[in-house]
Amino acid sequence: MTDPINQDAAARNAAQRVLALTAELNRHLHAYHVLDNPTIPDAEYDKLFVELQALEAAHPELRTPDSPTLRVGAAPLPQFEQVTHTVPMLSLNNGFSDDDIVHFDRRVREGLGLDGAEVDYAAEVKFDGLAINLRYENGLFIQAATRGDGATGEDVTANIRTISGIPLRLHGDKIPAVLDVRGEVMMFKADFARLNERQREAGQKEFANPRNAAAGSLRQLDSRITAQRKLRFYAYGIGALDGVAMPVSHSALLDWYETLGIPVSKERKVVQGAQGLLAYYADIGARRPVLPYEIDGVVYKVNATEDQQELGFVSRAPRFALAHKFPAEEALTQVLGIDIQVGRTGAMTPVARLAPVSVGGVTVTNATLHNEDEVLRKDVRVGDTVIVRRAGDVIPEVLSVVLEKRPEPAPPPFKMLEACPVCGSHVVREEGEAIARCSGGLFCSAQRKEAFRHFAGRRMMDIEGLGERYIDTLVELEYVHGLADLYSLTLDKLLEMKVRADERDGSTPETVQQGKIPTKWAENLLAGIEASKRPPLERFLFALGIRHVGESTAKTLAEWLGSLAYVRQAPAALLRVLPDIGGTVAESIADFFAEEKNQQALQALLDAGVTPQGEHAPSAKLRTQLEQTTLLAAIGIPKLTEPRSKQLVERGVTLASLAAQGASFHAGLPAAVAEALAQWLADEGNVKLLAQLDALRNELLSQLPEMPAAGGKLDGKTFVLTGTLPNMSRDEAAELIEAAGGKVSGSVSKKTGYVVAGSDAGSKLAKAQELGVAILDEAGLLALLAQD
DNA sequence: AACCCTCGAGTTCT
DNA sequence: CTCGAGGGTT
Repeated sequence: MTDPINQDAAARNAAQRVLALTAELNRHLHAYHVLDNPTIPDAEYDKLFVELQALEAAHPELRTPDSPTLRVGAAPLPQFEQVTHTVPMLSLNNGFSDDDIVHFDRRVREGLGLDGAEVDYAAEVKFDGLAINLRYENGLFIQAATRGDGATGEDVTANIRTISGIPLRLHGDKIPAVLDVRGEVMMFKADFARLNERQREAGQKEFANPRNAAAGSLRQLDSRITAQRKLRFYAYGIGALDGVAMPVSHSALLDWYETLGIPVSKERKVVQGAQGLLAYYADIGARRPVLPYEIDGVVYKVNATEDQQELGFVSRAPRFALAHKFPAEEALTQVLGIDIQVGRTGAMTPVARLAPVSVGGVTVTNATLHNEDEVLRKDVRVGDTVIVRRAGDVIPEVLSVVLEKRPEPAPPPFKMLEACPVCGSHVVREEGEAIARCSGGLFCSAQRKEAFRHFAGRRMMDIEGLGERYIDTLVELEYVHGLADLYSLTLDKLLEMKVRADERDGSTPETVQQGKIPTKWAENLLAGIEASKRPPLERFLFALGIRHVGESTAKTLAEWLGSLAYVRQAPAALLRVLPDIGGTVAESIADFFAEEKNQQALQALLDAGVTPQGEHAPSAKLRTQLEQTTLLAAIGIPKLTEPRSKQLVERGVTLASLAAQGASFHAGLPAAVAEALAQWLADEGNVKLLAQLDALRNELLSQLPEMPAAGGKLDGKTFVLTGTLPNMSRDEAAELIEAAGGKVSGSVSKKTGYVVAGSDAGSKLAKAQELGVAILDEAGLLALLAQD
């Protein structure tokens, strides 16, 4: 029996030793990786490390969350979890020329209302790596996430923990409750070369460039592999911050990071004005080859935090920052041919087939030529030598033809095909459009394939297991015709298809090869199809592949109309009153549903068990849009503009009365207008449309939830929005106002209660001042909304 | 009518 | 990422 008192003492000693070792090892790591100033020999470090590992193995409860032993990697994850960023990770606007920089500087000075004075900019290098968010809570590293689409990324905590330069516990005493550190993960050029050497020796695939190597390492589900790759991290920005005041400038932020032990690039500088920016660019450009990491440009940010806030954002990019990119690497190669690809909408896109050439570390063999006009403008011909680059360092692009190298005799100029290369249908190019299209519709197997691919896509029905190859086979061997056929596939049919596909391709059927039928993939696919039966309404609408209906328009339809039943029967005029839906888009949607075949295909999907989720009553916001005047004007009757439709309505004309009694109300309208109206009404179809619209309007109105009546602080007040607000879009501001019972209108009059003016406000602001209407800025509006 | 911005559609390679 | 087109503003 051991003595309990001695046992206690031993445990206390172990606890102290673990703490001491953790602190010391972390100090050495920081000195080595961040300060570039090693404090002990590697062998000594390893000895301490092994001692800590042993202690932790004996007393697992003593392991602290910042223990360096956590950095060796953990067992593989099944997958990466999604992480929603507290503050979105935005992108930057790009500049390429001196002019772009001067323009940027001017916009900044205008935005800040500075005339003569030079602006202070924080300038830094733009690493060619991957943007990452590190979350620290009370000083401890909690989570790391990739940028993803900016709103949500993937949880790569286990992988990031293996990067030795990243502190698992922040240093110093100014520790925030919450801190999101934004920065770049990358691989140094030398480490990349060593890694590729190892890969080569091991007979493994080499990486094309340091960026891909870093990305590949970060995407490892097994963080023990990541731990063997030498990744680096440098911070350059901030997301959420809680518990400590925001530093007053970007340079102060980075200084603070240094005191916290977070690695920050040494290549940073505060410069003045456009001249300062250009000088920094030239300096870094000259030293680019000797920097240990790859960069694709430099970044400028207005230094003062306060000024940054004043400048605000345009859509997804801040107005206070600019990425000044180096010119993309270019290469010469030959055009072997120009093929035509047929897209989902029938768009016929010429694609240049190129002799393989390495551009920026990636071998390029194809490059889009966009459309007929583009090919002719650049005059690209088969056999030509062309200059290729990767636009934004990603997508290959033919810059121009080297005419001197054109073969003799000159090849003929490019000519768009007159028949679809896939289905033989004739090709049409609409007046005023740049794109030629195959007229075959779903008869064309290329378009059918694309329709399935779109339908199954991640942002649509998200059918797992249904990739390009299976779609092609399903369509080619005619196992599916319409979208709904997916839902009647069975294991037997899929396996039969596989056998036939193998036979057709001349490969030995796996059935023969292995003596039994492998069914895993087919089971997975069927499970994926089954799992897709309950899509959110907006994704289902998007998946249908209606022209001009993308993610955002589908969302508008779902939000405003609430259910598929209304969307599928809405005439164009009704769709036209929804935000961001104009004539073209409204017609496109109405035409889609007017097509009997489409309605049947839709019904077949519903009958197959596809049930859109999240259907609800139409939005209360629809009420104002359903006013007689608005709807009447939206129909698009010739010459019947909004003010005239208003006149008519004031005289008691309604959709119903027009439909019932024809053109007997238009006394007092200008003759030409009355004439056009009478003519329009003479068409029986139009009268029917009116009646249908009226009926649908009444039904929608009866379904609308009551307007949030009580608590309407802004009841009866009319607002006009103008200019750009710093932190919200006009639409968002309008939503806030309407939610509080206020009304938003387009033009300033005596009846206007308030004008909310942002920057670059124009004539509306002037008119408000003239009429003595109260003027608010964004803060003023928020204050008004906040008071009781 | 001339703009600015956003959205949709097409595309490359790993 | 890029282009073109659509929608909205000035």
